[in-house]
Amino acid sequence: MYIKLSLMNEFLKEFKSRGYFYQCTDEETLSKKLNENSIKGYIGFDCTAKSLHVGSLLQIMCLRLLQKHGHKPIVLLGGGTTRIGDPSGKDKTRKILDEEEIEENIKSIQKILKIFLDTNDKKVSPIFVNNYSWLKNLNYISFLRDIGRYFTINKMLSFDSVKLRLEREQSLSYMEFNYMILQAYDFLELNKKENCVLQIGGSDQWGNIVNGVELIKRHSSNEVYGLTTNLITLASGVKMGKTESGAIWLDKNLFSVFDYWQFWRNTDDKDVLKFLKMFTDLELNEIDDISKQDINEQKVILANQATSMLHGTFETKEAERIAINSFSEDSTGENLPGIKIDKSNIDKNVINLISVIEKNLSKSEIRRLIKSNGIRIDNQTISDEKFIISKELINKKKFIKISIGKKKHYKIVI
RNA sequence: GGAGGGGUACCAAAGCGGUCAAAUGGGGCGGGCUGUAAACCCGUUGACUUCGGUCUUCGAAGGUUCGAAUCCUUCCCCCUCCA
Repeated sequence: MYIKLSLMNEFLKEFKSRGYFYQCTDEETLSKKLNENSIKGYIGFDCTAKSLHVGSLLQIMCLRLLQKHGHKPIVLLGGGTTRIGDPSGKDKTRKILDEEEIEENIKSIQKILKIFLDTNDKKVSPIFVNNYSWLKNLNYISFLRDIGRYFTINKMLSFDSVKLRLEREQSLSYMEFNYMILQAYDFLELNKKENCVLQIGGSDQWGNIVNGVELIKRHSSNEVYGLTTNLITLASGVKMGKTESGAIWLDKNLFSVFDYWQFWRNTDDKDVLKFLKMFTDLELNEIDDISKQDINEQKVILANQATSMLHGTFETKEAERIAINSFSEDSTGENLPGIKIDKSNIDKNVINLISVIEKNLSKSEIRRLIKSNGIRIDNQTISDEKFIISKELINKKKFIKISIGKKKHYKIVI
């Protein structure tokens, strides 16, 4: 099963040493194949959400890695399968989105992927496909005869995604039950249309991927491969991508560049090296050197690398500058991006002003923050909730800096 | 279809006529320590407030009572066992 490192294909080698690798259907042959030719590999993206979040970043990095090694990525946007819903890892049937919603999701997801992927080099530029284009026209009877015959219920029932639902006596609709067949069919379709021979996915997709590999073998006797990635868990044990305050979106309208930069900057010490390998383009030997530096330097490098990949160097520099500014002691906040507020909020009490700039804080919460010394104005802790933000206070410097906790700072201008 | 158990705040889970805005744990938030880390310690965690209080919450709707998360009725949902 194991092959000598020296013989292993460069793509696979890097895939492993960056910590992506979890399982492969046939490592040895895949390695050979990758050595011989440039191949096409695909990853499917679910379109239930309006954008992608950090949870999908590893998959995106896999596509980039394919490109780096001269292979062509295919991005499958599951316009069709999203209409069904993958039961993997789900307790309940999830809500089914309507058509327009899915179409819009696809558009914005595609936009993000185009940022990450090289679209200029024709040899490796990604192919975007939407499985709705072939799924929508399937004829039920012929589908059952051509494809359905290769699936046994016995086997399908043994898949975790199905088994768990049945064991817990949670209902699994026939519609969802078909998801795995459709995903396998996608692979078959891509194999026929594009000569795609590789599907990559998260480890939870293993079953679905293997189904595709087997279907293709039986249906067209072609040899194709599946490759899965590790599920990333943070040192703290939580699944990557979700935080208390919501998802880390890869879209600056949903999650600001500054917050994105901060997300990486605040990585747990224990995860920094892992993330440098997984989520930056830095070569592994460079990362080795970096790992000898001060841990906080490493975090800044991680934040800069990861952020610029998505938002570009200019905005990243800006985010870094704001960060340096916000976190250096007695910074006046001068260089923060200003938040304009309406004059009507002046000469009123702090609580009012804060509730204007932080809409998700209730006034009671703001009161509590004040009581526990969590609010500062121009670096002065405010202890009186009746404190008035007067015109004079702002006029002195044309702005004031309001800090909420240690990490949120706002420059307020009129 | 039959028998039983249950739905409580962000999550888990106690309460089972008043002292309940609801124990406890997790999570979150704030403070301390530090390095914008982890660990640890402290505080806080429904809304509004003139800080006196006021209003809304324990699956839903009704009812009993001076008073209900707690008792009764109907309905909805979930779980376990048997057929």
